[in-house]
Amino acid sequence: MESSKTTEDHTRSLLTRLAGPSTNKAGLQSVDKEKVNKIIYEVSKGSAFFENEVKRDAAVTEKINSMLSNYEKIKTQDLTADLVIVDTQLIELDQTRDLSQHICHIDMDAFYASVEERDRPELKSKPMAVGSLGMLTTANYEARKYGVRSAMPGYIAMRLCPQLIIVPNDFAKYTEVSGQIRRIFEKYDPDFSPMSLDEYVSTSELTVEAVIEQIRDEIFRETGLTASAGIAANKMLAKICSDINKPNGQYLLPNDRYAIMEFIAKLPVRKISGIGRVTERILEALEVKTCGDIYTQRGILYKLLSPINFGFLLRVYLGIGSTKIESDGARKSISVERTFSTLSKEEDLYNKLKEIAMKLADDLKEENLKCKTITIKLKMPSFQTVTRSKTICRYIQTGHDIFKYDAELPVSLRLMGLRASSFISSDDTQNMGLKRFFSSIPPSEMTSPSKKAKTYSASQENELDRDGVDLIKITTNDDYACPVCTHVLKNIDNTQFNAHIDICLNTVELKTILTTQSVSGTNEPQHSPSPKPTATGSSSLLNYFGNSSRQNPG
DNA sequence: TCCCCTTAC
DNA sequence: GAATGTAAGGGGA
Repeated sequence: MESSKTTEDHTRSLLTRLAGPSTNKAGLQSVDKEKVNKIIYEVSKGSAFFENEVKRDAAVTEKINSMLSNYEKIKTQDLTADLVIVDTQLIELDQTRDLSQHICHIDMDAFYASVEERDRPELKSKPMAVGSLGMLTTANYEARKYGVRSAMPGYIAMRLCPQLIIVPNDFAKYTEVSGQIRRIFEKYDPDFSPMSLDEYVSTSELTVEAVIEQIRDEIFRETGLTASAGIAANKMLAKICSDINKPNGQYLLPNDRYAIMEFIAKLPVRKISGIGRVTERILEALEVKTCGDIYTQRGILYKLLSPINFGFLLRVYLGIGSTKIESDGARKSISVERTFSTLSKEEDLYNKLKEIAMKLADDLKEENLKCKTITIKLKMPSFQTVTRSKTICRYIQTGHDIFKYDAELPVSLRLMGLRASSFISSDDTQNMGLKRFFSSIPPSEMTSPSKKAKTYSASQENELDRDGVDLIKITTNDDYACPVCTHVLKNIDNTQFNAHIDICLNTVELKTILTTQSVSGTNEPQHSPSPKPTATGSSSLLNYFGNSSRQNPG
């Protein structure tokens, strides 16, 4: 009986996982979730994605089980002393409560879908989603009745609702409309903060129900789109409230401690921004379903969770959240990733990676940031994902290195991504061409203090831009790392280095041509300037790949 | 510091 | 007939 119950739980968690992240979104309440989940399951079964999800789900289950075995031990313990600590913490937290202002969260209703409906009114009465057969970004309310939702593959949506109309994404249009809405908001609150294309947070003396009505009305008159709003004492509560009367409605939660506590107590924890599918499962295992349960279970939560997570839950229970309008804190990383139909050829992968690197460089430039750490992310056709990061920013080299052809290690990928992080706070605003971010690293930021970074400067720029590869001078004594072949060239000057780069690049080009013309499976083409491409400092990625390819052939 | 996981949209 | 995204933060070792 015990085991059949766990299998049942297991299946249920998998079904829920497959159903995706947004099953509680507005408009989905009336759906027969069981039936929808079953269809999703049937359609998904056997796919690589599915198998990967099964694994991930099992990992979460294991994590929960180990936590539960701890729970069993603690259950019987006397937690009196712990409760004293927790209750003191609660009192202290409660004193930080700020009820001095109204925060408003405005959220456009089914934003992309509504824009499309506005432009093609005949779609309004029909189930419609925005996206592609591969992936939907959102669905109108008519489609949601069938269980169609955002982040669902379109072909699965078609099974749930065969008459579904799928309209392609038009991000340029959505961005434009978003701009319109932001301008309206600015009139009411110059300090408002856009959370995304369709969410905005604001505060002001004027932020009372009537003003919010007025803003929503103005948005509607100007764009033909409806918005929903939540008004409460902090961002966390306001966000929850904006969902209550969606679509085209608003909800005000009074700035009153008792009202807030009562409101939050009966709220399922999953409604809290930051608590997702996994945390929901963990909490459920610990007998916490509503925010009120956090209090009941505070003793064991205190024992079982990290102080940070526990503190977060206490704040949730008290209904305390951030009241700052400006986005909290500076950005910590920027990344670009792309999914594509599976690529295996080194050249293809290399080119793709280069594209991604260029995009990332542009984004960094736009934000005037320099980074110290580069993380590469790779997703196999099996959906198994790995990341590797390096703190000396030589990703072009490692990136290229990874994909050196090795007959023994064919590699196929469905996604590659690059992330920049560990930003250097700097007032150096010149030479921020952040393809150039490597060369902008101040000496103090180099991993080895003895090495000093110097920049190849303007004179090379055009030539370098040609290939989007920057040059890094990594030592003081005229040693250069070639970004193409990764070889460190000792004691050469700029001219020699450039000559080397040219040869290298030509070789790569030649190699590309040769490879495309020849049958695959040939050995690595000669790459004369690079005597031993695998013998570089970046071989950890290579090593990884060696291992993982063997583990996951095909 | 690095790798993975989780989350929101 | 196949087809499941992108960006960011943070925890734990």
